[in-house]
Formats: sequence, structure tokens, C-alpha cells
Amino acid sequence: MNTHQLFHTIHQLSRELAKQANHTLQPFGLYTAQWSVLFVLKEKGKMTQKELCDYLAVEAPPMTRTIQRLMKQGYVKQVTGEDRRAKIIEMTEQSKAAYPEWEAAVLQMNDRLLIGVSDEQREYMQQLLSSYLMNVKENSQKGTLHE
Amino acid sequence: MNTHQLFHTIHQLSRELAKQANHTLQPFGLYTAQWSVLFVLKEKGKMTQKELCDYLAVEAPPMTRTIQRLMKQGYVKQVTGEDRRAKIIEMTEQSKAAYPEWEAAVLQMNDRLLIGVSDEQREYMQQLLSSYLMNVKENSQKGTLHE
DNA sequence: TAAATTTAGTTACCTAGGTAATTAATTTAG
DNA sequence: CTAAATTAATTACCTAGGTAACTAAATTTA
Repeated sequence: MNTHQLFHTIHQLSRELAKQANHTLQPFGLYTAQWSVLFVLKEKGKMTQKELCDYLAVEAPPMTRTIQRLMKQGYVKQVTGEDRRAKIIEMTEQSKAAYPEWEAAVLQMNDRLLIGVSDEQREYMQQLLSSYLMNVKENSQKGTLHE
Repeated sequence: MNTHQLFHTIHQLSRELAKQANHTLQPFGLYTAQWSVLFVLKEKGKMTQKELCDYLAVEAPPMTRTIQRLMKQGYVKQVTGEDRRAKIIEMTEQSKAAYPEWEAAVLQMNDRLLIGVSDEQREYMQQLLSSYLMNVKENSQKGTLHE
């Protein structure tokens, strides 16, 4: 009963947060997947698609789709670098200009959703979840390891 | 930075756990969505689709799909009751017979993924996440409330 | 250096879940 | 008792993300 419940709560919370985020981003024509890429690009500067995949822990195909969509909207541009396989992604002037407004909306949402959760609780929750995530990633490989 | 990170960790953990669960259930021809329904039916007995939706916090359309699939596999049957709008869902003899094997595999997986997380930590994590989830659901309505 | 292997990205197809609109049955008002 | 409103489920279409198979470029290896 216990472990099932934990799984279910995490899953439900993830969906609920995504729903809220999409609702918050809707006025700007953005969805959570696109927002996550823009957020990372703003923090880290230009990156290849591979680096974005690794950083966001997403497989390559969904990343391709998200980036193609961001390009269509004019929020991101692709540049070919030294390695002609890789595509370097960077924000456009347009999205750099609009970014502060998007971020403000997201931060306001985060604050609203965390009303009633103390800083300490949030901090500890982050710590527990990170450690659990690491465990899952480590222990998942044991099933497929050969000896 | 903090609240973004929390969101990201929850999302990533949810996906990683689903991936593991799908991998565990694959030999039985089941996916997580189907398993979650079978698990609830086993615990609670026969239920209408609406009750399943409420219990699992999933919208009606995905539930319709999951149930149709379970019916095709012969794991579940639909019965019309008093209220001829509602469809009552119950497990078949086939799935009742196979259930213990499925459950054993899932419990073994849960235990494996929780290696390195103490019972206390798991308990507290559950508590924090539940309280956060309740918060999110409450505070989400404030945005759309009229006064 | 030529051949084999690896790597970055894309395409096609899959599951999971959400919203909006629709249908049919049931309740509630008038 | 009839008309309006509500409710359970479905259909159609959307986003998010995953796997497998493929292409093209770069790197290893023989």
C-alpha cells in the first residue's frame, strides 16, 4: 500500500503542476516543454541539442520537436558549429526581450502553489526527491546489468 | 532557481518511475495506466468508470481508453447497472488469477528502487508530497475564482 | 588511409493524459 | 408531467515523452 501510494502521489503531483504551468504560460503561446528549454537557454546560454537533452533529462526526439516549434515561433535559432552533426541552439532577440514577463508569471505561479509549504519543508522535500531520483537511476541499471 | 528545480525534479522522478514500472510490467503485456486500474479494482472491488477517474485523479477520456484496452485483453468486464449511463467495471477470473504475479513483480521493483531510502524518509516524503499536492489543488482554484 | 564504430539529430510510431464537443440517460424545475 | 439542467461516457484532437530504425558526420581502429 505504502510504496504504491508514493508512486501515485508523485505522478499526480507532476501532472497537476504541469497543468498549472500550462495554464500560466497559455497567454504567451508557450507550453511547459518549450518553457523548460527557454529557461535553460537563459541560464546557460547557447547549447547543442544534445546538451539540452542531457540537462533536461529528455530523449532526443521530443527535444527535436520542441525546438522545431520554438523556431517556428521565432523564439530560438539553430546555428551549425565546428562539428557539423551538432546543432547549436540560442535564443533570439525576440524571446530575450519577452523572457522577463514569462519568468515573472512563472515565479508568481510557483509562489502561489507553495503557499502553506514552509521554506524548510520545500528545501527538505527537494533534498529527499533528489536523493530518491538518484537511487532510482542507480538501482534501475542493476536489473539489466550482466554480473 | 529553487522552485524551478523542485518542479523539474518532481517531473523527472515521475517519468523515471513510470519508465521503470513499464519495464517491469512489459513481460505481462501491461502498461502503468492499465496496472493502476487493476490495482484499484483489486483493492476496492467493482467500480464505475467515474469512480475510477475520481480515485486515480484522471480525466474520463484516458480512462475510457485504458478500460477498452483492458477489455480487449480480457482482464476486465463492463456491466450496466441501475443507472444505465454508468458502466461498472470489474476484474475477470483471468486477471484475478494472474494478479498475484503482477503484484509481486511491482512490489519487488518498488523495494529495489527504494534501496538507500529509509522508511522514515519515505514516510516523510509521502507526507510532504501529499500536503504539497493538496496545496496545489487548493491554490490553483484561487486564480479562476470570481470573488 | 580505408573500414568499422560511434555520435547528433531526425522520422515514424507508441503510451499517457488533457480539453472541447457530443450523446444518452437521469434529475430537477416549472 | 414536460422542459431544462446535469451527469457518465465517448469521440476527436491536442501536448509530452519514450523506443526503434535511420542518416550523416566524426572518430577509432586495423
